[in-house]
Amino acid sequence: MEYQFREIEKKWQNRWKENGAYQVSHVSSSPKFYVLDMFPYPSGAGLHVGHPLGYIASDIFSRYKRLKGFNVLHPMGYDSFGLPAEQYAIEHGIHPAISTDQNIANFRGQLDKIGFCFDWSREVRTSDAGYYKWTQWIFLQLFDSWFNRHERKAEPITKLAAAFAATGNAHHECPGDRSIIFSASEWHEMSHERQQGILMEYRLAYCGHGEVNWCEALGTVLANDEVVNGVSERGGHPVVRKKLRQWYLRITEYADRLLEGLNTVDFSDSMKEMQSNWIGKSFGAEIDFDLENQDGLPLSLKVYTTRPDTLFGVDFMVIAPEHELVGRLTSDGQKKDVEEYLHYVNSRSERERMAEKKITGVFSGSYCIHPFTGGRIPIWLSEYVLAGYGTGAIMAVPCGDERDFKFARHFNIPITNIIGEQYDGEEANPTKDAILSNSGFLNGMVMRDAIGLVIDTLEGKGIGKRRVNYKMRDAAFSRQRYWGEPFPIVWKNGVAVPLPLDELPVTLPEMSELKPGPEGEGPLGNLQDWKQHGGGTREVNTMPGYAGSSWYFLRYMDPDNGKTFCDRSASDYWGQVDLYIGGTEHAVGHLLYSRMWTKALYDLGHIGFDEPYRRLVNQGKIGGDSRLVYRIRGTNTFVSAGLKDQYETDELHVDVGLVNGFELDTKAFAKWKPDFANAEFVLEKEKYICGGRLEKMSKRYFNVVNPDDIVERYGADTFRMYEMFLGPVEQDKPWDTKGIEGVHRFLRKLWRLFEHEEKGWILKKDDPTDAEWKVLYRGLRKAEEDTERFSFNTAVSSFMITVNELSDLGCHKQRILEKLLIALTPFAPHICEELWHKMGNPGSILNAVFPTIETRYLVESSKAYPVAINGKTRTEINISLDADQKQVEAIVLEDEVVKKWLEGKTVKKVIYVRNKMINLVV
RNA sequence: GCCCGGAUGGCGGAAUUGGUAGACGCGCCAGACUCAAAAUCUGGUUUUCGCAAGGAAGUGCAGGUUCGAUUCCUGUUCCGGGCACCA
Repeated sequence: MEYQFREIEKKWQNRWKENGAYQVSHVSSSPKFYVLDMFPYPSGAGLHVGHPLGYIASDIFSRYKRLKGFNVLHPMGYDSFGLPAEQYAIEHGIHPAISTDQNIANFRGQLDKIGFCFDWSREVRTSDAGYYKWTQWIFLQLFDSWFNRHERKAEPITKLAAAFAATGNAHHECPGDRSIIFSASEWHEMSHERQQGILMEYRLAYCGHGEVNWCEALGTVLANDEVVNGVSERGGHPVVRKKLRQWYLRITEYADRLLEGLNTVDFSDSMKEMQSNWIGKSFGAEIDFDLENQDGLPLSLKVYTTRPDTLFGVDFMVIAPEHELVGRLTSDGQKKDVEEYLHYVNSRSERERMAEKKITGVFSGSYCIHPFTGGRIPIWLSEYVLAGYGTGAIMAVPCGDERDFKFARHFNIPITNIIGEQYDGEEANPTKDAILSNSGFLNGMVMRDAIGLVIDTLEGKGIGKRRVNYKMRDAAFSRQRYWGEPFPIVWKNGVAVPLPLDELPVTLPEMSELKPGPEGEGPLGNLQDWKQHGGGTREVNTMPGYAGSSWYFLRYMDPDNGKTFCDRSASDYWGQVDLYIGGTEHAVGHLLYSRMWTKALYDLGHIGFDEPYRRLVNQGKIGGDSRLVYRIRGTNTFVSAGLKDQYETDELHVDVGLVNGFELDTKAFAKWKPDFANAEFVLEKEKYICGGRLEKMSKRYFNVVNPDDIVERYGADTFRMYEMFLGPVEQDKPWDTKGIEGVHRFLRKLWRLFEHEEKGWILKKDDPTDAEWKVLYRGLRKAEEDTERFSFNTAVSSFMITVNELSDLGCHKQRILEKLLIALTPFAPHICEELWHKMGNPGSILNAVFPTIETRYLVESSKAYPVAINGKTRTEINISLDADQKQVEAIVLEDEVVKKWLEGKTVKKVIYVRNKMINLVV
């Protein structure tokens, strides 16, 4: 019998399901290991071969750890709230709940065919009320908390209110608004509403106002990627920035802990760097510049700078177009220009503003006064200064800052040089090591050393302050959408009142039509009856996609618990995720949010660890290999790729399923679309050859390869191994269906070690030879090392080498092959289980023990050393590993080939690195 | 624009700590088996010069460090990802 993968895989998938082979419990005496894949969004497009890449890697690792004796938690579920389902509902009139269920069923069917070891009894869906009840509950935990900066942790808000009643807020600077300062007696005199307003400025989940992409024509808020070139992607309507009431998470309070936590986790350096850049901690100063024209009121412009040492190089100020003083600073003469500029800026997204190379700006007409020189400094507006960062105003030092320099050049603003020869007048020099000149009391100092002195001096004069700043902003936590978690909040007299636990979950009400609500509200705003609740008005925004995904790793530990989000005994046992696999696209957003939620839950005593993911591995993407055909313009004639330059052609994507390698199946092509039914072809060598291009795997390029088809043709084991064999998990790589044959041949070759086509079952009980043991253990050692370091592609190749060598040796011995099978199980579980049983083993190979490598078979006594002369390898000499420098020199210099190369030259030095190489320097 | 990656044969990739560049697989070429095909097996396959033996060049590009660099350093080009309401 040949290798019948279809029957084998079906049989074992059913058997494993019946036996609950993948169900685990936290009541166990084995050490735990938690392997998690990033929460998938069940998209309607279904899986293509790129999606399971990370799942296969994590599946292999889970199975491997199980063979190593660990109790492995490996769950899967769905991040099933999200914009696409809502969009689909709007366009097709199908309720998101229905399309989501369909998508999930689809998704699950595709996953099942690949033979994953997920414990499906733990499946969670963020859109299930049983799940989002606890998302809402955690939100209320955050709402009911504030961040105590002295303790550096979250605490119940009641503790803060008690502190206010006792001592006012003198010890607890208001993070939302630093200008809020009050005493205990003032606190007592405040109205309830005012008190709640102040507490809101402290809460970890709070309500404030923020700018969104507003599309008047659609009556809705748009995501950045729904905005293209300043207009909506749907319909091309104008989009402007608009301020709306929004919920936020005060993640900025956790900035330092998020930064420090990076030292305790095993993420790639680039990942850590991306996160710390996002947090963007910087040290500098806030400086107040008096305005020239005070208009009777003392008024100053507050700027933030990381380079106070350059204070004497300030040639102008730049404020963000949204800065609160814009109106006040605009002179009558400049009014028209400023208004025009604001209109222009308002039409641009933040991303466009940051990416813009073009220099834009406008003079406000006002000046401020340099605190030391008394000079007049013009105040400009420009979009390169963002309102959300620092104070929304900068002091521009063109000789030291590239953007300031370009701005000054563009608007002909004279540049002051404070760094002497270090500034060449051609470009800015951001050095900190220059000696200052033209800098008053700083003259002669090295810039680096002047920073502290400037700040001290400014603080002494009361016009500046040392300030740590973060680029990270508080995370917007509300969406004007339907398909998300409703907030468990009711508004009464402008005060947000949390609903009690027994009213959770606040279920998402049924709606037949998802059109935007009034005044920028989401669809829920249309439900007048639902809105009225408990003597107030419900919050009608919903939570964003990352709400449910910020804590799902906890719910997997205890998915059915109706009393709490996750029982402490479960979270204490499973603890941190030991291995988290997902794409780099989540580098900042999702990972920072879930890290913050974990820290807050830890602070409040709900879990026992404050970092969710111990180790993170980023999988790469699999690209599509598109096929192109060339239609002669204005005709229905297609010309083969090699001849296309002889014609004027248009390039069209053709479905990769209609192409074998590069050769088009012209008959299938004619049937593909009605337009092509009468297509004619200009062939080369009797064939139509397509063009090729590597690009994203996407329906629109017709280059999507469905894993179902591959599994049907080659089996899940082949598919799994091939995905790994393609290259390093972390790397992006193109898909090439042709290459899969090699892996499939490998599995057939493995099968033939057990069963001969004609002779039948040929397994022998004989004792293996040393050579056979050596082949086995060398292969297993490599496979084990490679698996440990996530190098699955080389692990697969080491299995190939092992099977090739065992075949060459004619080894059909049970004692060798059963060890090989166990080690291969994580990669190809079905075939291994089948052969394991055919060998007569009781029980499942899933529960076998990973073989111990017997190193005594691997000891080498000599090595074929490469011998190089001046770094160029000339020959190879077999020398004992015990040889010392002298012996090696003697052997090498006697060698015929070496002698030939040394003719007429003297050997200066012999470099001998044991077990590596020998190099003669002549 | 800012941040993070990447670049090695015809193709995917290997080389784990600075030590034989191209493992393994695809593709291609030749051969065996076969009426034939498929499957399978055997050999070859970086480029270039050479009948061969053998030589030269070679890891995006330009330099540097070193006995020795795909690996470390400096500069540079191109490609991919992220940039806060896609998830």
